[in-house]
Amino acid sequence: MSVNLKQLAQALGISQTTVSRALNGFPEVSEKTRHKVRAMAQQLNYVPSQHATKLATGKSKTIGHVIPQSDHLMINPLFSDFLAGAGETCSRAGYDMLMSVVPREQEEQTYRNLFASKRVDGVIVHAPLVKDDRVTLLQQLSIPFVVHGRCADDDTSYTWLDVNNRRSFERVTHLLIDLGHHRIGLLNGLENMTFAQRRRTGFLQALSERKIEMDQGLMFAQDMTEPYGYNRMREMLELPSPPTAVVCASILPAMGALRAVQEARLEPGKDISIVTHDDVLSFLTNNRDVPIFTAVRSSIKTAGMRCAELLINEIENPHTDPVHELWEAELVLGASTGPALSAD
Amino acid sequence: MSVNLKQLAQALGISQTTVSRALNGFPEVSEKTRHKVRAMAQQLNYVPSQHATKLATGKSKTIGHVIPQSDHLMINPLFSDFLAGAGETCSRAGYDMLMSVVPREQEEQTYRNLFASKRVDGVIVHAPLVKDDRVTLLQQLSIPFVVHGRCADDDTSYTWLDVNNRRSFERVTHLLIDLGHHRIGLLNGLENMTFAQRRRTGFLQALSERKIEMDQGLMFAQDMTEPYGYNRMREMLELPSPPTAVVCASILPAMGALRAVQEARLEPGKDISIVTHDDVLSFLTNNRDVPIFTAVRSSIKTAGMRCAELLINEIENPHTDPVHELWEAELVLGASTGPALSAD
DNA sequence: GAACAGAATCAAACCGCTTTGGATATCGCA
DNA sequence: TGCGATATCCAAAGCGGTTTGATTCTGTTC
Repeated sequence: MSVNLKQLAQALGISQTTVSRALNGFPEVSEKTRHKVRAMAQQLNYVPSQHATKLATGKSKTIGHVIPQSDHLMINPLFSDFLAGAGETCSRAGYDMLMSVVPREQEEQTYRNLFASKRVDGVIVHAPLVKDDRVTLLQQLSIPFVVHGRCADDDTSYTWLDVNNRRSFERVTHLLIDLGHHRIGLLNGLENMTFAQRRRTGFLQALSERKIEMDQGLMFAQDMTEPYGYNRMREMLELPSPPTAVVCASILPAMGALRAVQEARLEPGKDISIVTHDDVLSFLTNNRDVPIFTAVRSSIKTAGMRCAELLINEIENPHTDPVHELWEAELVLGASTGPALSAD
Repeated sequence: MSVNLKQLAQALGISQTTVSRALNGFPEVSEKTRHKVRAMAQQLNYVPSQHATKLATGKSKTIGHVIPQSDHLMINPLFSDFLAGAGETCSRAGYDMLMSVVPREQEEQTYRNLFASKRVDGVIVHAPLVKDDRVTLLQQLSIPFVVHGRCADDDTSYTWLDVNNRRSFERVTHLLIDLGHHRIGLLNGLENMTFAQRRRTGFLQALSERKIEMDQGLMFAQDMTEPYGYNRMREMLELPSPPTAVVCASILPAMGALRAVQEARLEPGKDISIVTHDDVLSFLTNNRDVPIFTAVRSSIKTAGMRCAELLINEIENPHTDPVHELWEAELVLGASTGPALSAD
């Protein structure tokens, strides 16, 4: 079906060296032979064996994603969009993507193996924790990696790409306060992840700047699923003094919250306001003429594209300084917000 | 940091051959040496180079997913759960997963390359079309593959795993009819995909069995997103004679439909009934005490696990007959259905 | 103690590519 | 015409494993 380099060289009556160089664009081969070689390669359906190439070059042209096989499946729906983005960039750059789904306790071993066995040239770290062992490990192994998100605020020793979560949540909270809300709920993601922690900080910051007391009873932190949003919202609505607005960490819980609101026969954007972070998930689009939700929006797919780009750059230029990109999300007004009904 | 086979052999003072055999469990090496070898390998942190191994053995212990970089992103949210399942099985079996995200027009080339370059031992085909070139191609290239879904009803020449979509939709439609509904909408997936086509068939079959005339104005086929469900439902509710029930192809449009219903101040399960196919997506769980939706349920993650299993089996036992698994979905009753209001 | 089967080990070839270090051919120009 | 410079091309040595075919060590058996 397909031939190898040796056979191709034989068919052409020239050496493997020349054939290899012709195909890889080396200058020391005449255009005439290069053409002949290309033509014959096409004709005989020559496809170089990746393993041989990789063995010979020591590079694998592959980036890895290690995904913990956990109960916190929250990463999943976001992850698919991120992957789509990263995948596009990769395939354009001639890179493959490898993914390992392993139990949390095998994570470290997996990283070690992946790299020691030369299967990947670098990895993307997802959903970093406030203090994340993976980062330490990868630095110690000196594997190229980029983090989608970041650990500490002032981390400069590695490349990361993050959205300004603190600021985004500060902004939307201010918006709600400006609209007259002062009982505001928070449906956050799991707060051992830094993005969630920072969102919380932004939220609280806005409250305190406007001298509004926070209420622990209105603040939650769980996996960002639809039922989570529904359940918590429903409970909150039954409080003696329910919130007039909520801030959600993702459009999934926001949809859940919306469902609860509608089920209670309340009108979103009037009786109760909802704002959310919007990752621009392809299956939950929030960008009609008037979006369903008022939201801070930042495409996770685009983030995936850029992360892959940064990683590939890091792989191919090993000694460049770490890059840090802090993206500002855009704040779009939708139908889910409105002035607080004066309670007095 | 880590050593290669040669260095390991030198450190032990024995030949590479023996070391290789000791580690790979060949019988012709004494237990004593085997132990020594294992210990030293551990100590020196020996990790075999995948490329070398793969080059030498010709196997790559990797399965591939080729994902079209399309506008029909519908595959995404389902895909992440499927992947999680397949990934688990793979890592347990010592397989890697490779994914290529490529423009539709490069799809064929990608399959050819992936296999010719020996990067993967087999692939999983997603979202098969009624007449799918990929299947033809893969058969012709004689690459091991399994299809999640299937093309024609009677395909027996390759391995597939499918849920009985026709029957599922027939059942839920009958259920609605039994409840007294006779104006029933269908929010289907794109009908060039076989699963959608079969669902349609099941739906129509139930109608015709019960002598109910179908209404093209109530039948839609699009990417299974939330907004799709919302928009179509909203439109249908404005018809002079709106449906009293709808059948959805996925929980995403079902959520959208539900949103439209609630927004119209109608009560789901009373004013209007909704049934859906439920892929048991981890972020949209529908399995509370009383599920939101009455649904036919079949876990896509489990399907992912099983597909990987079937594929690996096919790879390792090349000459076994194709396997066909047709899973029956379970029908669970939720809060979204109820008897039709008598219109007369 | 010689003969020999079986267990344990080894040297070397091989997988298919890249790359080093020449070798040869071609050419410009004194 | 001769000679270095340049353009082409090549043989062979890796890359790091597996596997073949042979060799050395045991331990029996007669």
